Amino acid sequence: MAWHPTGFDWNRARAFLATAQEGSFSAAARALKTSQPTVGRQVAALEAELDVVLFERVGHGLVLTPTGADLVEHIRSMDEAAHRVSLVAAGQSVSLDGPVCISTSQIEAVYTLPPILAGIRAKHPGIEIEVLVTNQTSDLGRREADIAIRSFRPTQPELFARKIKDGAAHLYGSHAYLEQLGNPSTAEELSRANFIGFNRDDTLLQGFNAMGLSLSQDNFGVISENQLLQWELTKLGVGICVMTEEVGDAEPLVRRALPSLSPFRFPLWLTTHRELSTSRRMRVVFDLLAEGLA
Amino acid sequence: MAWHPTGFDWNRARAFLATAQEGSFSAAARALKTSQPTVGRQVAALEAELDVVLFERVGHGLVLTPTGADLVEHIRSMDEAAHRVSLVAAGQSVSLDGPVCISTSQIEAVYTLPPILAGIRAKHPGIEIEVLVTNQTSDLGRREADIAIRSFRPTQPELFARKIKDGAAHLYGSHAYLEQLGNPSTAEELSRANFIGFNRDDTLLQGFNAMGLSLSQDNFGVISENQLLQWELTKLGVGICVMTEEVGDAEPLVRRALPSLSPFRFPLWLTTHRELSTSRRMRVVFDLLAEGLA
DNA sequence: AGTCTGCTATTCAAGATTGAATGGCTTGGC
DNA sequence: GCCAAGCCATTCAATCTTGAATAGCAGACT
Repeated sequence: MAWHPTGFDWNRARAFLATAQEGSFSAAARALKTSQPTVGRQVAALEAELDVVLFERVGHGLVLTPTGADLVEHIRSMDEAAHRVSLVAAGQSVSLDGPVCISTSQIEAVYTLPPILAGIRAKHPGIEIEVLVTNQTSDLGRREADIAIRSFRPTQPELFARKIKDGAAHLYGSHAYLEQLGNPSTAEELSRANFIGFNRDDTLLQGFNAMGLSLSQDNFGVISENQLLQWELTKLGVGICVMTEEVGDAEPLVRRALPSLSPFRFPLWLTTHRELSTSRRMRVVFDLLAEGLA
Repeated sequence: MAWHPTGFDWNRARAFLATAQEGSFSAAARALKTSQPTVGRQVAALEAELDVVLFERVGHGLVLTPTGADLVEHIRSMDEAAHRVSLVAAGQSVSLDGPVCISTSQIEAVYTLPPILAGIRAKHPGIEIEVLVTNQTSDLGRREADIAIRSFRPTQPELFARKIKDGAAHLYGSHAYLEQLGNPSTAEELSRANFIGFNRDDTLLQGFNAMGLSLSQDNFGVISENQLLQWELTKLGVGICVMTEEVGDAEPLVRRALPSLSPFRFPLWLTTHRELSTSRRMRVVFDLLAEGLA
């Protein structure tokens, strides 16, 4: 049973790690939800405790000393272990009450999720829901989110995923704009239209062309990552854009640009960390999401 | 730079680990050099933070829940990383002032070390020396000690070792006792004597017999791990015992029991952790020890 | 040059944490 | 069956930590 505890204060180590990661005491304080003087003092205390110089104070900003760089490496592995702790703990959590963070796309967040979330809240008022709206896939492993709605199956074995359905997406345009294009009825005719895209990647272009269209970069007059902006622009007749069937067909201002075109098919996956899938709270939210999205 | 800090208090995790390792809040408090209420509260706070039950409070003592057992595993790996941190930090330590812990045997501690330590203290008053007197080889990796004096070369690659010398040990007995035995001049005659040994292991016996003696368990009337006790008993004429040449020859009450017998040969190694060998303070102590022991 | 923003260091009162002492409990030994 | 030892929970005063506010400073931008 003889066990020697580490001599230094672990929280100070965490303050140091945050500072090293974020680049300044102030930023670290924001990340740790504490104040800049506190972080500064904790790091100073750690330096005194370990009798090493971690940062070179150079007026504006800090710069890690070589020693500090050595140490931050090991503290990072403390942090990784800490993340595993919080992951397992969340999975073992006994109470239904508590936070759940859901990561999803803008479209789902705005058009699909609200009624589902309302239902969850009504049924389980103790569950606090945070929605992380992002197009990038959040890191479930790092617990930026607990549950993610994704359009692909995750590859990591530590993630648990359930396929909800196969969704369909079509090209939509406003009635006015399609009129202006002469109500195109073939892919060729539609290829003269303006399109609204995500980015300038070629992959999107190739996707369109694989469906029979023949588009080039010139077709994309407006680019935005923001799907809501895309959709508003589409409703205003600025161009053609891809939208899920559910949202697109429900919008009276627009119609399918080329009904004969076969739809984009994409799966919908609900994903969580395997550790979390044993938590009652996560399980409840996961199942209600699955039910609502189906 | 987006970095998500772990939500829970790392020091509380450490308190929990200590409790799990030591078996009780009180013992953990002793290990952490804090008080029992503090540890109890920190563990309770961690339970609240993680919303998990870590211990089953069952009157006397605590018992880990399965959840707690899961978590302690991960926190242990935090602790391992923490140990690496303190190790590297000690290696990088800038100041000569500070503590050094030396692990050694009783004989060295009492007969050889004092003048050397006095010399170190006189030369470097800022260095605080702690001596861990133990026959068991202390765990340098876990930093129970910084420097160890050992009679074998360590096998772990992370340890740094320097061979100081080859020592010699002989069999010693008091003048009176040897007289009483009839001043034995052969191994056979000496084999009738009482011997004072460390333990009832056969290895010691085999060592003696390999040198020409023919001893059995019956020869060992007194057993003790305590070398000083062995030596005092020897001086009082209770039996024969093995002692280093330096100590044995310097003691007027005893003489070599069988001068013709070739001595035990054993190396003397000074060992430290590789990380520490770059610390100025450790280096200074290490070198002065090596010089004094040679 | 001048302004603006964002950073660190310091101060001091408010707040949180700590630990000695105590009470109540359980276990193990006589 | 009783006693002693060891443990956990609670209390409350002393201590330590925290954070809002402030001052001072270094770069970026106009």
